[in-house]
Parts: sequence; C-alpha cells; structure tokens
Amino acid sequence: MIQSKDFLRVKVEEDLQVGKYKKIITRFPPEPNGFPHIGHAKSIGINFGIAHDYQGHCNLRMDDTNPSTEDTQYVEALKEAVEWLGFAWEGKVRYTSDYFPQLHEYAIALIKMGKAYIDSLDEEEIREYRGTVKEAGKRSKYAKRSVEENLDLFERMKKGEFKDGEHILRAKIDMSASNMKMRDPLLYRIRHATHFRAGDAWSIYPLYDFAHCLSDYIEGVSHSICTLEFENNRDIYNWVLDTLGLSSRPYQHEFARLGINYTVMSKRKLLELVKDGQVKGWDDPRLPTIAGYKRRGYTPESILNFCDQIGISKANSLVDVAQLEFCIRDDLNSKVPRVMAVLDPLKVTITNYEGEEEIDASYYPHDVPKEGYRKLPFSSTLYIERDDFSENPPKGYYRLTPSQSVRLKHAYIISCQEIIKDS
RNA sequence: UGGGGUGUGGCCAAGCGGUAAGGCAUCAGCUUUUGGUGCUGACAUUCGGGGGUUCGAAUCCCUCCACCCCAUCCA
Repeated sequence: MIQSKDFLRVKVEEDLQVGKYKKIITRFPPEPNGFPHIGHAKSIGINFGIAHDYQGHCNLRMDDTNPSTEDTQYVEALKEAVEWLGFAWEGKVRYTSDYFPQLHEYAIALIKMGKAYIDSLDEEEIREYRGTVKEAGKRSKYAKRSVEENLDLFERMKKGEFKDGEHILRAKIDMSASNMKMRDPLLYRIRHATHFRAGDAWSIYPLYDFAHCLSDYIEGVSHSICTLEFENNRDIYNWVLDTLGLSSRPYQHEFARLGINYTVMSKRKLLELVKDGQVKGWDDPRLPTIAGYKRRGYTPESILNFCDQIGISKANSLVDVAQLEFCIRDDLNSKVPRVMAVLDPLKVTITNYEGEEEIDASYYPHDVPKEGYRKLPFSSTLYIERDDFSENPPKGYYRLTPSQSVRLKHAYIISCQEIIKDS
C-alpha cells in the first residue's frame, strides 16, 4: 500500500523543490505548564517525523514566556515524553526565556521604527478600544507618543519602575483590521513575577505573538507547525518578521488538533483533576497523558502508530478511541505473554479427578513465534470466572452450561454434572 | 455582506477534471486449546445542498447551508 502524503509534507517537499530552504528545521514548542498528553504526541510525531523524513532536525523548545504558570517539573515531563516516544531533539533543549535579551532588542528596533508604542490604557480600556468583531476599534491616545518617550518608558518598564498593568508595549498596526488579532497586538507586558529559570532578572515578558515568531527565526526554523486556533495569529507572525526585515525566515502552517471521544484533553481540566486530587498525579493511568499511558502499559510504538493512522488535516475531527485501542492491542498482541486471572470466581469441583499436577501453560498463542511457559497448578478444586457458566445460556453462548461442555484453557474438557448453590 | 478556516460512508482520511485509496468500527465465513490473532468476503451509484461549465466534476464556476476559530496584559 502506498502511504499518501499529508498536506504538510506536500508543502515541505514543495519548499525544498523550489529551494526555499536548504534544510528542514521544525520545532516542538510546548509551554511547560502541564504534562504532555496524547495531543502533544501527535504534534511531536508531526514535527520530529517531518524533520526526520527530510533529513532535517527538530528542536525541543520550552515556550516559557508566562512566569506565573510554568514550572520546571513540566519541562522534565516534556523531555521524558519526547524521549520515551523515541525522538531526539537537536542540540540542547531551547527556552524562549534564553532569547529574552534578543527579543528585547527586537522590541526596541520596532519602537525605533515607529512600529510599536507604549500604551497606558488599563486592561478594561484596551478591551473596549479593541472594538468588536463587527465594529472597528479605535487607537489609544498614547499611540502618539514619540519614539524617545516610548524608548524611555520601555526602559523604565524593564527596570521595574512600574506596577503590573500600568503600561504595555503594543505593535502599531491597524485598530480597524478585520482580523481582531491585528488591532495593535500586545507585545510586552509588565509582570513582577519570578520566572522558574530567569528568576527575577526581568520585569517585562514578551507575549506569544511576539516571542514565537522570533524564537522560530532565531533557531532557523523553516516550518513552524501549530494547531488551527492559531490561524488568526499568522498575520502577526508574518508582520513581526517582515517589519523587522528578517529574510529567509520561517512560515507558519496549521493542522487540526487531536480530539478523541470519551477522552479529556483540555490542559485546564487535567490540571484540575490533578490539583483536586481526583486522580493520583499526572501519571495516573486513567489520564490521557503520555506518562499515564506509559503506566497503563501502552507502548511508544502503539501511540506513534496511532498518530500515523489518524493522519493530518485541517478538518476539526473527533477520532474514535477504538482506533487508539486497536493500535495498542495490535502492538501488544505479538509482544506480550498471556496469563490468566479470575476476577469473579465460581468454584468447580471435578468429581472424576484425583490428586494434582502442574500443567505447562505457554505464554504465547500458537501464532506468536515465541517460547516460554509457566507451571499451572491443577487439582480437583478450581475456580472459573462466574461469567463462564450459565444455567440459562442465551443464544450463541459458547461457555459452560448444564448441557454444554467446555475446554479449560491449557487443560481438560469438563462438563457440568451438578449445580450446588449456597443458599 | 466582520475576518479567517473546514465540510468525502458510523469515526478518521486519500483524492487536485477521467469515472470514490487505506485504517478503525460493523456484518458474514474459514482457522483457532484466548468468543484473541490471522485469512476471506460485505460495507459511499456517491463526495454539505442546489444550479452551471464540460464528452466527462468530489475535483472548475455560481449560490446557499452547517460547523470551528478570533474581541486573555494565556499559549
């Protein structure tokens, strides 16, 4: 069977074809504010997979621009997940926070170009001024500030002279843009918080729209792959890079995020379950986190295969969890030894058997070419699963009934002579 | 008449003008000391709806409909 190419690979090949890039560089850029789940696995598979397929490389970058939600325990979990899935990132782990100095310089460059200004409206005013989806917004009076004043204010913001929310750096684009994201987007906010890596070195932090595109650029990324909800952010992504005159730059491409029925994949909800103690930690086997699946016995191969099977597209979709379950069963089928357990026991006494013996019970079915067996004790008293016996069997019942004998796995055929009930 | 996206069988998803891949699920048969696995077969006269162009359309044009995203100093 010929595997068809997804639209991202088609695009990558096209870019390679026309010489847009000489090397494919992607990146997996999670925010370290929670444990990675199966949805991250899809992104990991795409980014590392594409880099691998086209002899490029993929970076692992912690998008740590929000000091109040991020933590080092999450970067460890993220690193472990990527490794467990079998991928290796290029060089060392990157951090957007490592680029803060450069990002700061780019912000100053924008101010000098008259393309960014310090706004002093409060949060509520900024929202009001932004207008609505159908009505144009209006520009803040502070947008008229001179380059000098903006530079001075920005410097003082950096020095920590102002309180959170007092001022903010925004791009000067278009307050009536039909794309709401382009109505003078916020670039840098004041945040007097301790960053898990940068400590208290900064009192201003870049926002996603400013930091992401530049981080991609700094790393030489060619294809910045993200999920659909960022489609509207693509215009800013391009605006920042183009306005700064950065050539030979990355371009953003979006795909639909993974949704699986009966599966909670919202980070907010998962965090809530963990915090409230509804589950025993991020690696609780009941959770769809990579760590949870690992403890549940899922294999990296099965998860990767699942990501491969569901494909990549731009259509919002909800994959049937049966598809995931098929992948894990399919993978485990030829790898795992079989043993038995009786959960709800029903006592069986074999009247024409005396003594006891040990039966060799193979670990693998006839069609799995693997050796190995364990000893199974056998005597006249044994227990079978309650569901494996029925006095009034429904149609199509293949197990033990008063009139139907059955073979005990690895042992003998038995038939029911008498039913003895407790009370 | 805000803008940006998406609509192919129950669920994913190929297809890019030449007469609907594949996977999951489901159903039937064979195999089977797991009602597992494996094998075989069945499963869209039809591609959100309606027009049009064409010898020919899921693929091009028009129009309508549905759903998702955007008004966090989150990412």
